[in-house]
Order: sequence, then C-alpha cells, then structure tokens
Amino acid sequence: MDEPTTRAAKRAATAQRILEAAQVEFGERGLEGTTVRAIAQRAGVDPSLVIQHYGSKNDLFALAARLDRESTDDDVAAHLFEVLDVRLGELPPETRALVRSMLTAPEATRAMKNFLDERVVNLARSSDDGDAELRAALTVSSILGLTIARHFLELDALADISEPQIETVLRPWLTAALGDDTALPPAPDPRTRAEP
Amino acid sequence: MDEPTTRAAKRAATAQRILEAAQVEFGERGLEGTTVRAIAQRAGVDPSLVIQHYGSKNDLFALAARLDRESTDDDVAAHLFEVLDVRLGELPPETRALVRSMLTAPEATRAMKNFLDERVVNLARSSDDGDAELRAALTVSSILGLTIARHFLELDALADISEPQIETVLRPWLTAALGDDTALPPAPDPRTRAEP
DNA sequence: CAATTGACTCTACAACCGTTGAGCGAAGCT
DNA sequence: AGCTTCGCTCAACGGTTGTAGAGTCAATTG
Repeated sequence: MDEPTTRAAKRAATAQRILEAAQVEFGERGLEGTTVRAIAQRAGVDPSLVIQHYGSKNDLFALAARLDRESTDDDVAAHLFEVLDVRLGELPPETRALVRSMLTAPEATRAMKNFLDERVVNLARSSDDGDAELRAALTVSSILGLTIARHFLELDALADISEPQIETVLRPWLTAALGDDTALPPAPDPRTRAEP
Repeated sequence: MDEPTTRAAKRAATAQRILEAAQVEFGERGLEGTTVRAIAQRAGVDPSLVIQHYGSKNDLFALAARLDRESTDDDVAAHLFEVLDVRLGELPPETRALVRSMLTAPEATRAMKNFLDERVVNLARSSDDGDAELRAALTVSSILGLTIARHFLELDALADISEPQIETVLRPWLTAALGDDTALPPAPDPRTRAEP
C-alpha cells in the first residue's frame, strides 16, 4: 500500500491496477462482455489510458488471462494437487478470466485446449495402460467440469464442500479414474499457496 | 422439402428457418458474439424480419437455447442415458447454443444451473447415502466437463472415442461415482434417438 | 528557475450494433 | 376485377464500442 514516488514507479503501479481491474472484469463478464470503459472505471482511469498501456483490448486480455502459459513439465502429482487445492478456495483471477471466455473467445478456447491437452499427456504417461490417455482425459475434464459447476454455475450441491468430504468422496473417486497404480498427492495443506 | 403454398405456412417456414439459423450462430459464437444480421444472412432474410418474428435478439435466444426447459421428472436412469447417448454423436443445436453461452450470458447461466441442480437431486434421491448429493453433483459436473472438453474444446484424447471404450472405461467409472446400489442403464442403443 | 519530458485526460471519430417505421408487391378475399 | 391483408425489404436512427490524436499539468532535468 506504499505510494509510489518516482514517475516510472507510479506508471507501473497504474499499469498494474489496470491489469487487475481487467482480470476482474474479464473474469466476470468475459472478453466480449467487458468494455474498455468498464476496466478504466474500475481502475479509476481514462479509457484511452488502458489502450496506451496495453495496445488493444485483445492484447490486454491475452495478458490478463495468461494466454501464453508456459508448458510446465513438472510431475503429474503437483499439477493435480495444485488444481485440487485451488478449487477449495477462490480461483485466481487470471484463471477466472480464461475459463469465463473459454467458450466464446477463440483465443481463449485455443489456450485452454492446449493447456488441458498437455495435462492429459502428462497424466497419461505415468501409466502404461492402453486406455491411459482416455482415463487421463476423463480426469482432467472432470476437474474442469467441477470447477465450472462450482465457481461459475454455483451448483447448490457444491456450494460448500468441506475438506473431509473432499477426502472421503472426491479423492478416492479421482484415484479410481486414474487407476490404482497412479498415486495422487497427499492431503492438501491449506497454508501453502502457489504464487504467480 | 415441400414448398409451402398458403401464406401462413410460408411465414411459419421462414420463422423456422430463422430459428434454426439462430441456433447455429448462437451455438458457434454465443449470445453476444452473434449478430442479428448474421442470423438473417444465414436464413437468407432481412435483419429486421428476425426482430419482427421474435421480438428481440434475447427473446430469440431464449427460444433457440430452450431457456425454459420443463423439469422432466422421469427416472434417473433415462436422464443419464440420454446424456451419454447424445454425447457420442453431435450435440443438438439448442444444447450447443445453451452450453456455448453458459459462461457469459446470465440467462444461460441461470438456465444451466437450474437444469443441473434438478438433475443432481434426481440422481441423489435414489440413494440414501449421506454424501449422495455430492456424489450426484460430481457425476453431473463430470458429464458437463466431458461434453465441453469433447464438443467445444475438442481435446485430442477425446476426439474419437469408440463405443467399446465407452463401455470399458467411462461407464464403470460413472457407476463407481454413483455408488454400487445405483444402476446405470444398459448399453445405449444407437437406433433410438430422442426427438424434441 | 526555466525547459522538457511524459503520465494522464479530453474530445472525437468511424464502425457496428439492435431495433423501428415506412413502403412495396404479391397473395387472399368478396 | 378491385380492395385488402400482410410477409418482407429498405433506409435510417440512436446508442455503444474500440481506438487515435491533441492537449494539460505536474514531475524531472539542466
């Protein structure tokens, strides 16, 4: 909350404010549904400044939704763990922006497809089952469906799921989907949280 | 393919053509992404005629996506069967329109939430498990995720799944999710298809 | 302190949107 | 045949959108 003193620092600070405002708006109304003016207003700034900073609305969206996710190649367990953990609390704003526009913005569709395709092959290569890829795709798309149902549709039955319920129902279920040889990570630790 | 002779019949025919064009457009680009002009062009008609027929773009969308789904109260098995069956082929155009706009159009979000909420309670009431509702929600949202991953994101691993694969992998998996006491319907019969 | 840079606002524009009302021409009625 | 009905097109309007360019004023520099 410290006030920036130098001019460049202040500029960087407002750029950050604009980006965060954009993530909130994109995450709530999607790429087409949010206007540059709405982003500007949320950031307390003139609409043209948004363009001056990020070039265009689409460029800003690409940054806000992290359309260029680096293909993390670490192990399968960490991936799933992160997703499961994240799903218990709030979704990170860039994920919200991406998922929200996933079905209507072609760039977002492509980014999400690539992201999930990678996860599937990562998951599948730990097993040598013939149906490993299909099982992995099942697991991944289930997590996607769960995320959408809980955080975007807000299904009643998923409104408040407790940690024990996750352990007794959801975890064994996903374990079954992956096959017994693939181990899921241990119970999530709510204190650690990933940092972008 | 018979040409309509009476005037009212011709009017009804163009109305139907407009509705179907709207379903295609809405299903491909979403509510906000499709313009009345695009619908009109696909139907080979003047844009204003679209409004004259359906009042407004939003009213047309409500019809095209069947936002007012009657709460079918028949048994659980038939429901799941229908969804599973339908997922093997193409998605019906009104479903495509609804799912496509599910995350960006509030009316569509509400309609989808209500639809899925109902399915969950229908599924849950066949079992008396304490976690029955959560299990049902898991199943339903998995099917949703699968539908999205296959028909909208077009994940590589789900591009062409064969009927035997469905039987050996997907069906037992969903059976496990619901619990052993709840029986899924037998193998789908590709000849029977639901009619709107 | 004077000059200059640059972060930001103001104004405006061209494109596109959903929607309206008038008009046309053929089908229907008597 | 003459009059009416009506399915449809044409032209246009008001509003909103993303974005460009000029201007403003305070911080920086010499």
